[in-house]
Amino acid sequence: MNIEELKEIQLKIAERVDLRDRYRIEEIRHIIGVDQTFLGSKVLSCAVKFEFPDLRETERNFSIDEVSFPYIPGYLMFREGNPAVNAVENLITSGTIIIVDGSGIAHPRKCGLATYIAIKTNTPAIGVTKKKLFGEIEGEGDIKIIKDAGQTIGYTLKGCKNCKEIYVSPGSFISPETALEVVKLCMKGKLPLPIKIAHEFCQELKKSMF
DNA sequence: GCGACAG
DNA sequence: ATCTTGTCGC
Repeated sequence: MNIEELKEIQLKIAERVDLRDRYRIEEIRHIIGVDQTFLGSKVLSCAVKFEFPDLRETERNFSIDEVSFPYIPGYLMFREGNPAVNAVENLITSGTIIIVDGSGIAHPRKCGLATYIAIKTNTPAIGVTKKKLFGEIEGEGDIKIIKDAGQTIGYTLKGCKNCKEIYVSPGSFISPETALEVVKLCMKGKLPLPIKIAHEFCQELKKSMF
């Protein structure tokens, strides 16, 4: 498969993106944080489920898969998409949304990792990154708008006074505004708690495997 | 050619 | 992401 074919796959998935809110924020009951770490030729994907908005942990799950694709900026979904889905799908119930380390529609073809996970699991997903992949930043302050061709595709958010900002964009089945509100309610320092805990779970599990 | 470039 | 210690700041 060459890069053009991969682009076509992403464009086809992007056609299915729906930025309407499946749930009003007060209808969201659970949020699942997903993260990954690598063990040689294997990927360890971890998912941690929390009640929303109180963020009390309720469940964990993980999956180990063979690494099947290299890291190429703009094509992260081909590397981490299926492993992430494997870790998260068993935890999904009604009223659940997913939050993951990676972009949503703030992506050159509107198809980041969070978009792939949302479409594949038919569940609202939010993408959060520490570095910008795509989009024009507009505005000033702790919250700025991420735009593409005049349209709002996400927001930046500075979690605390001396924290570096993060980039938030919807994967699908949630609006940029609701995605931002959800992330605000999850912030614990620089990052949203579900992502932070999923990351810690990955590191602990990895360490306990050697 | 130059700069940008999630994890 | 990963290789890796101390260290500056709230």
